[in-house]
Order: sequence, then structure tokens, then C-alpha cells
Amino acid sequence: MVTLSEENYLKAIYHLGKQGSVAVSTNAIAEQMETKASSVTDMIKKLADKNLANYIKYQGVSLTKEGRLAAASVVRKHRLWEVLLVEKLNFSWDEVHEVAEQLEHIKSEKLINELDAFLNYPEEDPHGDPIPDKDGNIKKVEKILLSQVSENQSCICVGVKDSSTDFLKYLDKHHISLGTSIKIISKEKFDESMTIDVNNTLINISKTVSNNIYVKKAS
Amino acid sequence: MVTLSEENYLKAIYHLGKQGSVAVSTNAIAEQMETKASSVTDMIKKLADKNLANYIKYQGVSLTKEGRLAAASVVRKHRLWEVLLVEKLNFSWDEVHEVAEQLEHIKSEKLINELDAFLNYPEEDPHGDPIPDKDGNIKKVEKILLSQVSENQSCICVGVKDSSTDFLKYLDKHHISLGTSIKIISKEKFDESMTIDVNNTLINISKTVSNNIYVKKAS
DNA sequence: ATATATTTTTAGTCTTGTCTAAAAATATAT
DNA sequence: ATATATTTTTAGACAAGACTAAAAATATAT
Repeated sequence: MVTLSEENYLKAIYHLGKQGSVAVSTNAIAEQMETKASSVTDMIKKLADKNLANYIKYQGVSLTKEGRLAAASVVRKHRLWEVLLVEKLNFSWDEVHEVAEQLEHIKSEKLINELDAFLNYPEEDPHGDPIPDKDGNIKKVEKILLSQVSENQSCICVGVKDSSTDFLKYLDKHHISLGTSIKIISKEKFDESMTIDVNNTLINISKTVSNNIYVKKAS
Repeated sequence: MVTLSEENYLKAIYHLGKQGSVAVSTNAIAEQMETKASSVTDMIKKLADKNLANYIKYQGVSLTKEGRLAAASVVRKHRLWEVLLVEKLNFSWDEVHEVAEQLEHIKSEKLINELDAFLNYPEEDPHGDPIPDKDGNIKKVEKILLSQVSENQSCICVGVKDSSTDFLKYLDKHHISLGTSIKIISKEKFDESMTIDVNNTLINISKTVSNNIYVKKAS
């Protein structure tokens, strides 16, 4: 049995391990989970004992195949629940995270499969993040940061990097959501801000913002 | 903050307190929760400290107004989730309990209200048990045990007393579910079994069975 | 290469919720 | 009414998960 706390650690390691494919450091996990490094060390040992993680003292952790599947399963549940919340229960995309953090730990194979079917097998959550399938596989989506797009190009918002409430509310205020068409009008060399056209309204966004919006080329 | 474990104790006291309106005994709670009496004593003290229960040593417990509301809220969530599982996610009535036991602890006011609306404000769960409203009020339903109905009378199944998987599967096998019409053909003095007509099929049921089916007079 | 800084681990403590075994209170039976 | 049985509580222990403070290992800087 994987405990709730173990699932949270697995998820953190899973997310941190995605980018660099090396071992994840104790401190990185502690920061991500807002806990202390010593607590992380304790838990890592438990995960290693259960064959969910590979651990060498002072060298960081990585997930075993089994651990990766367990982590992906939690992420799958989290994202499917988010879809339910937004599509059926009138949650906005900035309200779902906290509740999904709880729902992701519900243990029922049937529940999650039925939920998947009920939602019509969605491939992405409300923030544009891919939903792992039962085997933990995720569909890699073609996406680039809005900050990478050149002047005069048009693109479509397909996700966000930062899913914090503040950022999502900012996007709501400027009517940017998944599927929104964005045209880059001009870029400012000085502070790397850019002016973009959203629904025929021109707005100026900072580099921080453009660095946290994923887009794909307009088709 | 009411913890998960506290919620489970509140629920147990709530259910046990429904019938006799006196204080609930430590042992009764221990049996209901499949735990030890000493654990119950420990927890009761915590509930009393939090003003959720009234407790006098050796005299049993009852819930305070606050405790009763907290307990009713857990029951409300449990039963609403059961409705979702059966009506939207293809669960049968014998499969819902275990999952609802987990889901009932999810903390989100908005979630439960939206769920209520999404399900069209149901008044009963899949076993015919009433769903408390936000203030903890439940609609008393007119219902009697099938064992109380006389020969030649007709009635309609409106609930079950025993919600165990085994019993529910038994009912499924004999095509008895909520809303099913039942006519009492004859009663056996000897063992108090009865022969009933369900969808034009005659079946014989034991006193144990007729004592666990709630019905209302056919209208 | 050695000193300093940072990261990670260990050792020991705390809280929550559980348990066993024994003691105390209450209930029951003759 | 007293002895016996049952119920309830207390006392002390344990596991999970987290924390602090100190020690050990690794990384960095001169």
C-alpha cells in the first residue's frame, strides 16, 4: 500500500525528474513540497525500501519503473478530476488545484476509469497539461513558450507553465484561456515585454508572463 | 479543523445516536468502527475538547449541535457522492460504499454544492437513505419494514436497512431495487418467512430479508 | 590544496491515532 | 447485599510522518 504522503513525494519526484533526467536532489524535493530536507531523506528511504525509488546516499533519487507508474497514476487522477471540476461542476481553472490535490488520492480503479469515460477520455487538463493514460504514458504535445514567438506571428494558447491562482486570474482578466488566438504585434528589446493582440484588444505583457504561456503555431 | 479520523467518529456517533436518543456507549462505537474501546475513549475526549461532543466519564457520549452538524455534513457528502457514482459513473448500489467512505472526507464547500446541483438536488441516496441538507436537516420518509406488511397487501421498496454488499447482491439477484413493487402473497407462521410477488415472479424470503427491506404502501 | 559554504544525513523529539494490559467504575446475579 | 461479570478508563507503548539541531559529506572558492 502506498500512503497518501508517499504519493505526494512520488508526484514531486516525478515532476522534478521530468526536466533534467538526472537524479532529483533532496533539497529540490523539500522546496517543492514546502517541507524540510530531513523529512525528505526519511521518506526517500521508505520509498526505496518499497522499490519505488532508486536512492544512493548524497546522490539524490530517481523513480523506479514501479514508482514512475504510481506517480503517473496520481497525476492522471489529479488531472482527470480537474477536468470534471471545470467541465461539469463550474469550477474555473484557478480553483481546481486545491481540490484535485485531495481527490487524486482516492483509491478506486473503477472510479477513475469510469470518470475517464464519463469525461470522454480527455487528453489534457484545464491548464493544457497532458493526462497520462493507464500505463503512465503521456502524449507529448508540440508547444513553445509565447516568449519564443516572433513579431507578426500568430499562435494559439495551449497551456500554462505557471498554474498559480494569481497567474491564472491575471490571464482571465485579459481573456486569455486555452484556445485563445494571440498575435504578437511587437516586442520590446529593453525589457523583453511584448504587445499582443487578444480578441482585437492590444495588451502589453511582461517577459514573466510570456514565459509562462505555452502556444502552438496558428493552423 | 476536524480531522479525517474525527469525522469518522462523529459519523459513527451520529448513526448510533439516531435510534435511541440517549447517550451512545463507548463499546457500541468501538464495535461499529471495528476498533478498540480504549481508542474510542481517547477520541471522545478530543471531540469533547473541540466542543463536538458531550462526554461524561462512564456515561457515554452525545453530539453537540456543532458536532451533529459536522456529522450530518459528512453523511451528506457520503450520500451525494453515492448518487454520482450510481447515476453518472455506472456503479451498482453494492459498489458505492467503499469509495464514498473516501470521498466523504474531501473538503470543499463549493465542490459539494456544485455536486448537489449537478445531480439535481437528490433527496435520497441509492439505498433510499435521505440526504441531509446544508443545515443537517433530513426529510423523514414514511417507511416500514417489509416484515410488517400483511398478506395480500402491495407495497413499493423505498430503501434497505442493511447495506452490506452481500445483501444488496441478493436483492439484485431477485430483481429487487428502489421502486420495485412487491405484493405479499403469504406468510409462514413457523419461521416467519414470506412468499412475495416481484415482477410476476414468486419468491420466498426469510424473516432476515424482510426485516431489512423498507417499503411504503402502494399508492 | 586547503578553507569555507552548502547539501544531506543522522539522532532525537513531537503529535496523531492506534494498541495492550491493568485498574476503576458500573451492572448483574444470586 | 455481596460477589461476579462487564464496561470503561488509564497508563504506557508503538508506528507514521514531521521537525530541530548537530554531524557528515560534498561542492566551491581562493
